[in-house]
Amino acid sequence: MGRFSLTDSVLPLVADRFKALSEPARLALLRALQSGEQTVNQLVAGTGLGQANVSKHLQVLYAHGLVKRRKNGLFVHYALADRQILKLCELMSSRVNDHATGGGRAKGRASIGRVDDSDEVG
Amino acid sequence: MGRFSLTDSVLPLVADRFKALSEPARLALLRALQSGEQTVNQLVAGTGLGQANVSKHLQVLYAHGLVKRRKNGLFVHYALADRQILKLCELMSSRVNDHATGGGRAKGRASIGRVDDSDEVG
DNA sequence: GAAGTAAATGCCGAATCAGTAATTGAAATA
DNA sequence: TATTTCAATTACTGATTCGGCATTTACTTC
Repeated sequence: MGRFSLTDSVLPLVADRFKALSEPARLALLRALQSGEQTVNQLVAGTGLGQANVSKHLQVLYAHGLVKRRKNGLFVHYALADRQILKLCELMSSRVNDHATGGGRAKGRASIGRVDDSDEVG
Repeated sequence: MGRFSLTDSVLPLVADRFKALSEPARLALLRALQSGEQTVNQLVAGTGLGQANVSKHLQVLYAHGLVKRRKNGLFVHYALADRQILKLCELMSSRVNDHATGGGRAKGRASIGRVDDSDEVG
C-alpha cells in the first residue's frame, strides 16, 4: 500500500484511538499500570476515581487494545498492552511542555523542521 | 523533575492534545498539510468539509500548537507546526493496523514487551 | 465609499461522552 | 443455599462538541 499509512479509511480509526487517550482519567489509569498489572480495585484506590467510572474507562482502553486483562477468581488484573503506549504519552507530554512553556517559540528543544516563520496573525 | 513526564498536573494538558487529534476532520486537515502550507479555501476544497467547519477545526489545531499560520492579504496560509505531528499519527496508525488486523494477537509485528498472557477474559 | 472575496464567529440542533448511583453478574466462602 | 466481594452494566444527568447556516470581520478592488 501507500507510503503513508494515514489513508481515508483509517482516519476514523486513528481518531478513535486518539480519543481513547484524550481523557485524564484514562491517562491516569495507564500511568498507574506503568509499574505492572493491577486489579480494578487497586486502580480505584490508586486513582481516586469511582469504581463504575474506572470500569468503564478500562472497557474503552481494552476495546482499543491499549490494555489487556487477566481474570483470577474474583479479580480482574489489567495491564498495559505494550510499553509503546507510554512512549506515545510521553512524546505528547514533551510536546505539551514545548508549547506551554515556550508558548510556541522553541526554547532549543525539539521542533523538527519549521516550515515558515514569516509573520503570525494576531 | 521526575523521570516520567506524565505528572498529575500535565495529565489534562496531554489529554487535551490527544483530543485535538481525535477528530477525523482534523486528521484530514493535518494530512492535507503534509505537502506544505495551504489556505483555508484550499483545505476546504481538498477535504470536502464546509468552510466554517474547516476554520473551526483549524482554530483548535492552532490553539494546541499543531499548526501555524501566516496571513497574506485576504488569505491565511496554514502549515504543520512540525513534522513530529505526522510521526505521532503514523505511529498511532500502525497501532491501529496491529490491533484491527490481528484482533489483538500480534502477527509478528511490534508489540514490545508483553506483560503476561495467562488467560483472557471473554 | 461600495462591492466582492476570504476567513472567523455566533447560534442552533443533534449527537456524544464523562460521572454517579443503583443494579446485575460472577465467583469465593460460610 | 445464603452471603459477601469484585467487577461490569444500566439508567440518568450535565456538559461538551460536531456540523451547518447565517452573519460578521478583514482586506482588496472598483
